Amino acid sequence: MDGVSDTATAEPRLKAARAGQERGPKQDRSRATHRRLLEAAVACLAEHGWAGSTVSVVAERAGVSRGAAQHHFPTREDLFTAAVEYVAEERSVALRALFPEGAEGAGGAEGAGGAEGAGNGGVTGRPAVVAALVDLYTGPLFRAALHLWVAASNEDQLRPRVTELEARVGRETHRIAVELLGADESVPGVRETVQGLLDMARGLGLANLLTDDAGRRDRVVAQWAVLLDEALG
Amino acid sequence: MDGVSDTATAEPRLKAARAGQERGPKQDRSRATHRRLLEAAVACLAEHGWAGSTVSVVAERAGVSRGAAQHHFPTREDLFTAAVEYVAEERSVALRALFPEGAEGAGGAEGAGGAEGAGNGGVTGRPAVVAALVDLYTGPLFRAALHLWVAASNEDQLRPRVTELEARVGRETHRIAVELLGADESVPGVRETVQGLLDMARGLGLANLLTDDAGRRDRVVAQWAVLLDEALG
DNA sequence: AAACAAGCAAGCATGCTTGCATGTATTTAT
DNA sequence: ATAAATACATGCAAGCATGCTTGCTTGTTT
Repeated sequence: MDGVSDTATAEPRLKAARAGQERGPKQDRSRATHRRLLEAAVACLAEHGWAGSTVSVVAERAGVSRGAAQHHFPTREDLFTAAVEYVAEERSVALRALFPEGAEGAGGAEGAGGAEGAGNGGVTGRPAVVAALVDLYTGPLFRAALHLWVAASNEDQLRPRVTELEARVGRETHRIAVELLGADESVPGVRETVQGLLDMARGLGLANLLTDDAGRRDRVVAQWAVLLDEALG
Repeated sequence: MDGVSDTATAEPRLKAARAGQERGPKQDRSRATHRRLLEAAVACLAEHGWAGSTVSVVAERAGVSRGAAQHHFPTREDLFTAAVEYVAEERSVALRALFPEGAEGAGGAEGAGGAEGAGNGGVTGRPAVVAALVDLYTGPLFRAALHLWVAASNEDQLRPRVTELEARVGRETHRIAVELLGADESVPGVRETVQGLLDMARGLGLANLLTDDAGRRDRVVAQWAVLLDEALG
């Protein structure tokens, strides 16, 4: 199937054998199935919503049997809490993809400098940055996350995890947005301005859930890019 | 065991009395049950989400039996599509409650029982208007609407109705927002500015779903009220 | 006052989802 | 190569939600 793409530190619950077996599935097929189940879970979440994403549906989409899914994730909660982490990781990847170069590196990049590093290769100019940020909230990943949020708001098992996810990804998004926009957060109001922009992006993504009015979205984005330009100087 | 049920009159009588306390034992009882089911449906939607809002739960909350619910709404779809209309009506009422009763606009419609409005008869000043608009997206009504949207995005039966609802309420919200803000839509960009503001409000309401960070919300609202003031002149 | 219709409550049948148990195949270790 | 363990597939029972049918209470009509 796919190559060895060791991204997730798998935590399958298998007990160490007596003869010094290292933890983790040694078989590539297992990892592939694991990953495929996660991807299928996210895709189903975006397409069929929470209630419609039964383990049977997810397993079928993943191309495996329901028993296989159960083998990897004993309960439904386990499957989707794992999917939560997967979504967070994917969104972070998509986020960092906005960086053509510059400060990157997995996990690190805590540079809170602020007013430097605006002009980059891929995304240049405030309007383009705003458009790129909004685009983050129009794809299937945000769709899945949205379904996850709504479901988590009423599922006690999911809520803490999804809340933590949202906080983490939200912080990262804000940080990257500040950098890309070249905003100086030491100036009063700038932080709230960027936050409001991201909230608007969220709102646009929410509106996009039912009717994909790209025209309206583009106009709003263009106008707010102007307002942002004036606000940030 | 008990063969024929000859002494099963006490319990129904009690329930009937409770139902009768609403209004006079007339044909109005049917309407009362009808309305109570709708309110219960909306409340359950906000509290338990779509999947958690079974007809049993809704009926129990409404204080009627599941059979009664079925009598009024033969199918679950009927119940919640009716709830859709109810939500739209309630949101419109909450919207019109923002009018200080002096501005133009079609229809007076004084509040016949203010829902969860901000409780200010007259909203004066741009910051107050923005805050009032955002407050529209933090209450249980928006919560119910949000669950409805997400559910409708994957339910073929609901989607057209909820889409129509959103369009209608969205237009009304926009119109009222323009009036309250004293914005001149003939000026290019003003329309998109207001739309972006409402999208931001939606985004804030969405974020409010998981974590009710009123402080952050207030700060964002305050900042963007300033920006809006500058943009609208 | 009696008959009729409507609102309402309870029971039953069906379909679906979850979780567990059993069986089979592929892989790893001795 | 044999044996053990893991990965996977299939079958089964329990729980729940929906929809339908039946029976009882309440209100209207003649």
